[in-house]
Amino acid sequence: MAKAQFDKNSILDKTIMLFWQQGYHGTSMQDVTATTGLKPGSLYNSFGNKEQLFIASLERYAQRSADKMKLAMSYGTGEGIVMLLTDMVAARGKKDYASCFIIKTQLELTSTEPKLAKLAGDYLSRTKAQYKLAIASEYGEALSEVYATSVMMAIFGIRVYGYQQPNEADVLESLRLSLHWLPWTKH
Amino acid sequence: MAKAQFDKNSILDKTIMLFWQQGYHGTSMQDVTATTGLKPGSLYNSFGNKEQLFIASLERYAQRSADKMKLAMSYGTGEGIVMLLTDMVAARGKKDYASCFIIKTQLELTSTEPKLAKLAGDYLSRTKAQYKLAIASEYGEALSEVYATSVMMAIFGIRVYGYQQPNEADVLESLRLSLHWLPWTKH
DNA sequence: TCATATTTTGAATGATTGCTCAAAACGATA
DNA sequence: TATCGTTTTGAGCAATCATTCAAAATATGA
Repeated sequence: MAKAQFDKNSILDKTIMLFWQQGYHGTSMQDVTATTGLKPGSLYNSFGNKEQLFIASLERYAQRSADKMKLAMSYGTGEGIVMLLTDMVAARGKKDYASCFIIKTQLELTSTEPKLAKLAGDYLSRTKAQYKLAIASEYGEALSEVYATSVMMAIFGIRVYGYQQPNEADVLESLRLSLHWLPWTKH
Repeated sequence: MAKAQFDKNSILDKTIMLFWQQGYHGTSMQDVTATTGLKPGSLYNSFGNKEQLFIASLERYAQRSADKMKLAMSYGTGEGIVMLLTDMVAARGKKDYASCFIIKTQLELTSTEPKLAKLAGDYLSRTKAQYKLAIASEYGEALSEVYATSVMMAIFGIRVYGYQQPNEADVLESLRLSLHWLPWTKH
């Protein structure tokens, strides 16, 4: 029996970039074959169809995001959140900036592909739940819901506002003001 | 010479809903003919092509948003902003909620239809400039940039977080905390 | 009422979409 | 090396895409 001649994960890394930048409806399967080098038959044999390929891409992206979050939070809740937010502000300046794959998916697909949008929504809910849990243990149960909501809204704000390429210092200063309870470093 | 037998603006109101909910790539011209009742020929005779129809829809939506903002701000800068944000939080709970057409356009089309994404980006820039101007006259020049950035980020946060259907009171409380300098009414 | 310019009609266009499948190539095991 | 299940190939499928256009219908000015 013959083994696959390519690595599924490295293919997924390419489709993540495609779907992330161009969206689900904006990416054709010919875009995928052109970018990955896979012929249609191989692609469908390995991943099923476009929807399943998208799901696999989204899952891999979400896993990476979750890992990044976990790592940051190991430095402490407040410190971790500050690190993550600061990273997002910095990412916003890079070329080919594309917001967050999960957020874009939620926005694009709510009405046309509700199944996929729900997947994205579930990831976001889980992320918020994790923030809330971590915040509760450091800032108290009472404040955790509102603080977690603030963090999530700040993330959405950064990721979407990123397209406007605003001044980095202004964004950071605005975050300091909004999330005054976080352990921002002096500047 | 025969006159058009339909009202362009009422057609645009329908295409706004379509493009807003389903996105540019997620909406086919047959969706448009089905929803508006116009035959392809009439549609193309009146609006040119899909791209131009989308632009006309986006412009009409943006104009309405600008009007709403102007009206709110006539009650005072801080009061107006509070009104607008409160409205956005309330809208988020309605069924068929679809974020903001302009924000969705920016996110969906940056890489596949940069011309259309730039249009959306320009609208957002203009909106921020208006907030900054109004804020400067009431809160001072020095703070206006950071405050305007905060308002824009809060708007993005609300509009995107809306899909998560979070508790309305929590979102409002989070906004009060983040934008503490606004004249929120007691509760 | 007629003439004329405009609008509407809707079948049909070629391009692109997601996807299939029989045949060829392949690699692990015996 | 021969066998056999798996993977790859890539031409080609039906469906859908945005768009066109000649003919019919229509409304206005004369």
